[in-house]
Amino acid sequence: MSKASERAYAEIRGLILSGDAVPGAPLTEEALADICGVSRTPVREALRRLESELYVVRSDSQRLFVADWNAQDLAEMFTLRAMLEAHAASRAATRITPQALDCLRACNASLAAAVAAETPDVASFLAENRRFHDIIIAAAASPRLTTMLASLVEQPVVRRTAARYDRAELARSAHEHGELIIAFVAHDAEWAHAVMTGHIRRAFHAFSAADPVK
Amino acid sequence: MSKASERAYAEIRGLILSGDAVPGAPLTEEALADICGVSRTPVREALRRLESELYVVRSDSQRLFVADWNAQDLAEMFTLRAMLEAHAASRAATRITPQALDCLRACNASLAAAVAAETPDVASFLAENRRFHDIIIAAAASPRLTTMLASLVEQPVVRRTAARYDRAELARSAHEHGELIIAFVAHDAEWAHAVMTGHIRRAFHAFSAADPVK
DNA sequence: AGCATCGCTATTGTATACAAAGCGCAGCGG
DNA sequence: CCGCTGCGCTTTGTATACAATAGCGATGCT
Repeated sequence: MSKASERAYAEIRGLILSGDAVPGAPLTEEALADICGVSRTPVREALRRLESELYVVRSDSQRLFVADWNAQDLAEMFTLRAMLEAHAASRAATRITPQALDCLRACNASLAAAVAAETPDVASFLAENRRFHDIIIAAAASPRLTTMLASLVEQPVVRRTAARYDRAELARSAHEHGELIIAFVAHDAEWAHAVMTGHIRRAFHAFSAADPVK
Repeated sequence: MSKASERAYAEIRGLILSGDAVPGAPLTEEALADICGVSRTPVREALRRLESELYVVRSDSQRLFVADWNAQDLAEMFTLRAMLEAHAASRAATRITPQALDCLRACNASLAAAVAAETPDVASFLAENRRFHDIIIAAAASPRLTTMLASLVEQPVVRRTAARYDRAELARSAHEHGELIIAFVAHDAEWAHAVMTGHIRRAFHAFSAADPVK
């Protein structure tokens, strides 16, 4: 995507994810154009994309609003993510290169280090976690899967999840990553699938427990 | 969507589906604007949508081409579609309303009639088949799933598949739909899941057998 | 006072003009 | 003859102006 469109997309997405744009609030193209410092044209493109990713919803007559995710929406997102990411792990198991495996190991070592610190470094944990999962998705070598997962892995959700993890739970994430790596080394697609499913679903329940109302 | 955009979308999609625009052929916004009788702006919106639905692909630098899928792409599409649509069937099994069930029955009756004709009416088969699957997806009540499946159910593929079905295979489709309906009546999510998986995967293999090279 | 209707305004949709970026061809040099 | 470079033309990206439409409020009628 081009510069202005991309910028508008990132900016608006940021507004929504940060909570600056509250769920249900109306969005007007012109106001967003001002905020992003571009014209309405790229804003419109960004909004179409955000609409297709369900960050914003279109009302009866074309007016846009910030989407409002309820508990069911989140549950469905986690379910779909578990399904698709497990499939990705399964494909990755038989396709991953030694180089990518090394990356995974390095990545998880950093992650483990972030967890092991006296006060766990949640920011690093998140960054390495994201990287770890991205490597697997890339190794799955399925562009469609990549696209779909991109709209399911919401960092704010992940962050809210991780923020409520205690050290033991963070450590368990690192351990599960380690098990995934072993499954990859063994090229065992089913094992990788199972571990990934468990990994995501545990995150889901940690999230639900932390955020019982929403 | 608004009038001109919608028109451009339908027109371009038609060009691709009819085969007038051959796979791999370049598409320029201006030429399409001329064809559709609108300006480039709505054409661009239509193209974005077609791109997200994978009817067209964007090259290294933003040039658009009619999509051309290879065997791997198709295999992955069918696999993802089987996964997601089986999930949809599973959800639908416990959520579907009696009204929707009636729709399914009516729909499948029409489909069976189209198959039973002396020379099977493939166009009607396709229309009813699409409607049948759409009802199930709607009953699954998961907006994200709906969005994702929209970009996986490619009519050109479905059509090429159905075109190579003989009458027995078309009839088997109708039969499988019937079994799905029974699973829905029983509210048996696992059964619905299994039947749908088989239904899609059979279509995949029928397609592969019919189109061994691509 | 309540409701309906009219008109203004806010917002989205479309067209067009202009800017930027790539691709290809031509001309030049090795 | 091949390849490289630079220029022009095609194509896409962005901004802006204008058109259409929906929402909202005010005003007047009952």
